[in-house]
Amino acid sequence: MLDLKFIRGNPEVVRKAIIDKGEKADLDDLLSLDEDLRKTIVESEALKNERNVESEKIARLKKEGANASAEIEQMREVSARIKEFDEKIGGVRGKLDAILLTIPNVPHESVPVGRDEDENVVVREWGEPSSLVPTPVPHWEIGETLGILDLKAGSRIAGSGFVAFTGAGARLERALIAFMLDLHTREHGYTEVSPPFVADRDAMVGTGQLPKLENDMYHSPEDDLFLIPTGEVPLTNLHRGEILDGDRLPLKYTAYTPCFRREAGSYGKDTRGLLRVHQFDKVEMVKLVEPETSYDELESLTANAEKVLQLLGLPYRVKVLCTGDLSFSAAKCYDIDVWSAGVSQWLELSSCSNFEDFQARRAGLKYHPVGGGKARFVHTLNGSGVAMARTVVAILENYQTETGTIVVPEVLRPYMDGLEEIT
RNA sequence: GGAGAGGUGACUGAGUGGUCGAAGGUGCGCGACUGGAAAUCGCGUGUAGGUGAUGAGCCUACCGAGGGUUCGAAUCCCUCCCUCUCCGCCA
Repeated sequence: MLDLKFIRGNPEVVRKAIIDKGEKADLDDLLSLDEDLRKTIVESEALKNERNVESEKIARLKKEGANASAEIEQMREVSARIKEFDEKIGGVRGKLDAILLTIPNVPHESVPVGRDEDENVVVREWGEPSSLVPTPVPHWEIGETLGILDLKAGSRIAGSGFVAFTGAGARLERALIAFMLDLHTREHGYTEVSPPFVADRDAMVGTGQLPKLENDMYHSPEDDLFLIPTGEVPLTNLHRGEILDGDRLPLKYTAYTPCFRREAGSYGKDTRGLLRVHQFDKVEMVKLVEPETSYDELESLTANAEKVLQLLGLPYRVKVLCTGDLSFSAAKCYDIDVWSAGVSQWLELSSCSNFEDFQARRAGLKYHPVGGGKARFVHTLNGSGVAMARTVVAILENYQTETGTIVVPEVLRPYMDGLEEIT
């Protein structure tokens, strides 16, 4: 959520952001509601002031044993009017807040303006798109052949879009999780967290999934809880509503979580095998930092995610997203695509974003600057470090051998009892 | 799930209808004292909104959240949430 004062002072900046991001938001309604609200507040507060002053007078009169019934009668009326004003204020504020939640974050000045994903800009590439064999088969074929991926069983249990890993496949999944967590905690200075995999409505609003993505999440109506679509939700909400001591910053958290996505409306696109599934594992990284450092922290966050792919020997490219492809809450975002030889595609498997104070304002994340001063909002960042399912795709497709086996990337072997090849 | 206790500012802890945004203490900041420090003393120290010049000042709101009663609520009533203790159930 943006600062209302900022919107009031910079309506054209916000209007441009809404257009550039391809969002819809009633900015003009918001501004007129804001004006209406402030006018009403002034009237209401004047009456409240009167009530407070008179109440003191009544208290004094009563203490002296005098009769105050005339004043009380008068205040009865004032209170009734205050109630009317407050009801109006509540109504206007409700509408205003609803619109405010639909106003997207303003893209950073370094973000290219563009309509959609075709206008994202590749900023660097690493490794050569390659494979051990000339024409590797897609992961769903070799996965089933080797008996490590059971798509049928997954859909038998929970419907299409759910998968089961078996044997060495499950072991590979677990190895990847452990490898990534170890890397981020040992080498990159993150604190490991094992959070809840469900979150409540406030948490979802805090990170910006709500109100926009309600239909994309699994929801338990009895408890009004959502299955998390990303580890970003619990990690960013760890300190919701707190004012942190400045000397604790930057806070860097990493967590393994499954991610649940209904993927409503995305039928038919990249749906085979593991490319788009309703549940996948991910290791997430989240940072809470001082505003001045957040763009440097974005670079190092992205580098932390890239390191995973470098160590796995998977070729990738890093794109800076254009305004039209940038998510609602983000000010700037790098996507990392891995090359997968079997499907001959770049697969998005990490997004590293700086939200500036957009999430922090929603979630009430502040800090006391070291050396005093007013509490300020932190900047929040998050990045996948990285998404498991598509990493598995890339490993199965890029590491195929002539004999139909899969070479296990060296860094994973210690996590798989030294296994060098999946046969 | 049942019974009970409780949720007050960075922390601790008073406060059961009126001058309480909230005593006292701790912590923190500034100053005095000191060669320096400790101790001591003095002053200050929440958040948000409105109004004003993004100043001073003034006003309003906030004592878990939301409603209600009342001229007036941290204080009374209702609903919900959370924490603790005991019982039950269960991985």
